[in-house]
Amino acid sequence: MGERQRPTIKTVAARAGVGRTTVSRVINGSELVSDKAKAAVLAAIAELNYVPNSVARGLVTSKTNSVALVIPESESRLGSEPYFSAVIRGVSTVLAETRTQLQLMLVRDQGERDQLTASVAERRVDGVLLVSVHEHDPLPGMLEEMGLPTVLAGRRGRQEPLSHVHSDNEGGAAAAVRHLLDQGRTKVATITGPLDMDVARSRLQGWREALERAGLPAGPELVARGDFTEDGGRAAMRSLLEQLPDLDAVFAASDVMAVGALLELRRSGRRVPDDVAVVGFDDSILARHSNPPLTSVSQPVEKIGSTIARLLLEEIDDPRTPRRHVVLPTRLVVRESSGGPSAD
Amino acid sequence: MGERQRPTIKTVAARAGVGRTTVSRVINGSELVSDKAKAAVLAAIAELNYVPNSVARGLVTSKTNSVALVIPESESRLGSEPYFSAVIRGVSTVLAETRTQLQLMLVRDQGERDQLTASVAERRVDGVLLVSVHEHDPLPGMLEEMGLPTVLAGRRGRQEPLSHVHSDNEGGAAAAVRHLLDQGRTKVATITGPLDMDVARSRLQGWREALERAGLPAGPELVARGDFTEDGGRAAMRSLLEQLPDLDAVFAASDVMAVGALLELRRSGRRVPDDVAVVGFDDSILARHSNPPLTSVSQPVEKIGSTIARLLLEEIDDPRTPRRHVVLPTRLVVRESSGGPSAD
DNA sequence: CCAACGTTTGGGAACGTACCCACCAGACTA
DNA sequence: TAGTCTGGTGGGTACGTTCCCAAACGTTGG
Repeated sequence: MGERQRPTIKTVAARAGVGRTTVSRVINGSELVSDKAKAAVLAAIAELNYVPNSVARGLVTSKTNSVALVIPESESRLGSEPYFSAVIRGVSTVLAETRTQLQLMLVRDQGERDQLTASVAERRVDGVLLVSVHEHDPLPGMLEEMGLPTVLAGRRGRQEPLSHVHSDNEGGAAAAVRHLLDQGRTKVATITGPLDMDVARSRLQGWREALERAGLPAGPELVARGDFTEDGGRAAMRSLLEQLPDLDAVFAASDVMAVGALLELRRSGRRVPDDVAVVGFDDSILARHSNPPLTSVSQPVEKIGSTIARLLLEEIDDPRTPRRHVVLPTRLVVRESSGGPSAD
Repeated sequence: MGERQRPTIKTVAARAGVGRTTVSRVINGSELVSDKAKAAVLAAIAELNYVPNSVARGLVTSKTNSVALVIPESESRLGSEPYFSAVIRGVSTVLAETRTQLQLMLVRDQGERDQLTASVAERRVDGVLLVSVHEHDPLPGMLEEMGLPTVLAGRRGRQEPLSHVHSDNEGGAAAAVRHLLDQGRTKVATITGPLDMDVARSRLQGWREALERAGLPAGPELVARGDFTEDGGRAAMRSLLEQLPDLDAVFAASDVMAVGALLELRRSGRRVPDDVAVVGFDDSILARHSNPPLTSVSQPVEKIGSTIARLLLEEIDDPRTPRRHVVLPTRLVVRESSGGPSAD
């Protein structure tokens, strides 16, 4: 199949009648090349259909022009959670602008985790984006120690030395609860995410604060722990109903858990929002189409993705860039499930 | 920061008191090494915390151990379509087993398309997975010409020379329509995807066949073209209702379009399923939670992902592997929207 | 006309690995 | 005892690029 050998920089140099270095300079846009030589090289490149070998280049420059996006997926949430897709989209948009490759790494078990650290140690990437970190995840610390640029979507805890981006989870949750109180609800329970994640703790904290500020109880009997899955939300709702048959509102820390809660409420014979009002978090596509449509806290997920990517590129570009953290605003989208006037 | 120079194979050789080649042999699992030398090398590797440089290795072997997953995203469907997430998950599972990296490439516009072909030409990947191809997409042909192993999820047309995997779209669609007919419906319209995609054409064909086999009309007035988006589904539904106010069933070629249709039906005052029955395709998380819950054709999306990955790895391993195509079965999941006995 | 200078150029490293091949020691054969 | 294997070993080279440096080339000013 006329599959000739791929041309190298040497072939091009010979064809253009110049040295290797000159070709290299043209490729990399150096100014120190005469117009004549430049033209000759460009012509040769076009004729030979030459494309630089990025692996060879990477060997000498020790840059790979690619970053890793790490998504832990033990709970197989990718798929049900549109969150990850949106983050990917945001990341991808920014990376495309700078011709940076995106390595996607789904980490399910310990084996894949080991592979990941090995891959990172091999310096196959210039930096790492970490999504959905847990409190005691060893990975961020390892990356920090290795001196590899790293940016988190979310954070391990309130003191997060690494650069990170997250939305105003506490404020969003508080707004959700205030909205429920405004509708006249007084027994507002909550379904949390896994409490070893800051997102989950922050949303719980927002719920608590809003209640306390209103002088209402926020005791542990109003809290059920979920795991950001539909089944988890369903189970949490069931346990809440057993403990507090007379609750009149629930704030779920994610839409997926909220729709699980909706199913359980219906099963138990409650009407939403008449008997129990429900608010979720994420404002995903699910919220618009659930029955009833779900009031939810909207967060700019795609923007989180683009922001972490941008921060990472800057740190790769200049490793002395100080670590930063960015908080993005949330917005409450009211629909039928909370009994307020619908936005749709 | 005690950030010493990374150890190379040479450092290890010196430390272990052997030659470079012996170290290389140990790393690559050659048998021709004495136990003593092997032990010494292994010890040195552990002490120095040595990790082979995959870029250097790639330069000499001209293998990158990574494949590209290309997702065209002009319609910004990633995010709303859980389809892509599931494919990613399936692909990732298989790749992890063989320590192959996954490069994710979202292609939105011509610029990104050019970047992609350049990146592929640079041989930064050993093979390419192509998802959601359109009929006249030049990319598959280019890849074929370059001799780069390529596997498609979906196909360009009935004659697809490249290896590909898809679900039984025609059969699934036909089953959906037969189910509607079983419920006593007689005016069954359809909302198609973009007809330059084989998935869309096949599902349309399945709809047509089932109707004709039942001796029912399947004329163009029963067909509205969508684009796999919610808004597209909504618009298509509207135009169908204008043309045929008395239709009593709709088969939409995707769940996302189906929920758009549901919104439009409600807006027009129709009850689902009493006045109009609706069936979707994909059986995504949306289907379970829409109002009413959506009868839908389930396809094994994650399996599509794992299958294309497996086929690709085999072609990379041995390029003389004959091209194959795999068809995976679908299954109808009945819920309320079609008026049949619900499965939930 | 020559020295000094700036511009342009190209050859020789080096990056870290895999593979070819030549070599060595010891065991085994004749 | 000499000759032939055979399992182990390591040095040289190549992969395709970038970068350092020195050389070649005008050009300018004294």
